[in-house]
Amino acid sequence: MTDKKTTYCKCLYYSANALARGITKMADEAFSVVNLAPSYAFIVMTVNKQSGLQAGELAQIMMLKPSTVTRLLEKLEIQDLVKRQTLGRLTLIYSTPKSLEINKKIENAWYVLYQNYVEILGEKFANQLTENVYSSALKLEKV
Amino acid sequence: MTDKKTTYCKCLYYSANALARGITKMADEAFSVVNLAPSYAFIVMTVNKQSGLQAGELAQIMMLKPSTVTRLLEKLEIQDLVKRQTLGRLTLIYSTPKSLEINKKIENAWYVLYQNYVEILGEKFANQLTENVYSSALKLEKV
DNA sequence: AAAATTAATTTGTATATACAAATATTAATT
DNA sequence: AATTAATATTTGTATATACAAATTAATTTT
Repeated sequence: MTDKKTTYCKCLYYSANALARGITKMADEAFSVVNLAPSYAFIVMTVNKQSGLQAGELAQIMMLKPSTVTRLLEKLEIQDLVKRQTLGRLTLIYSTPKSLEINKKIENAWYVLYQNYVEILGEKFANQLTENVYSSALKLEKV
Repeated sequence: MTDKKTTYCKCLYYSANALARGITKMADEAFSVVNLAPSYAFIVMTVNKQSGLQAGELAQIMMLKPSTVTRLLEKLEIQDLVKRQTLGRLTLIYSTPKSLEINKKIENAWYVLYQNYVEILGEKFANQLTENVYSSALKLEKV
């Protein structure tokens, strides 16, 4: 209501961050069954599917900065959920027995997350929203 | 593209966070003219408009946790951009001469931010997106 | 009126992310 | 071949945000 609220909700900075916090909270819960924050779980899943990919590729796929990915990988390696191999100036990331072992659980948690927000937003709306949000993120990234 | 990317972009957690990072970067730049990160600038604007509001109200308006707002206010007070007054168990937030002085600049920066993303996303699409994102954030918050 | 509950805010602590600078490696020019 | 430039990754450092626990104050119940 009131003027202020109108003002806020008309700003994409504000709205996008609010949505990100909300869905992150949901994702945190969904992935808590594997004791991983969502970004970590996503890395594990990706590496399980594409063992041997470059750190930089991972950063690109996830739209994160390389330095951020380094930080995430450090912690995953400590937990034995990825293995890093330095090859010249590249770093290649490999799955591990442990990461493969929990893969099913992660994929399941991911699906649960999807179900959860679909239940709140409606499937059609949620899918459309995700697509629009994604394409916008891509466009902003290219600036 | 490929399988992995498809997978990622179909997840609202991933997309929403990517968008939030992108627009935050843009907002950082827009508000750099007043040397404030966007959230701080928003607080200043809000308090300028509604001097004397409660800390908790601010948290609600901004969809942030009270503890987060406390932290932001601490730093703004150091810069003399808000004044806090403890009244019983409430904390009321007031504008300051300095905050009023830069208000125009902040509002201008905000408008510049809007122009910038509208240029990339298109005005109609941007507005629709913002609205959808906002209403979804509200729905997720209520869970 | 005293005790117990509820409410508002603040601290202590943790974390994901980014930027800028540093490092190391490969490629391109001279 | 030697220097320069470009590329990939990692460190040092900073920050916004949140959670859980602590504090303080107001309300309700006994």
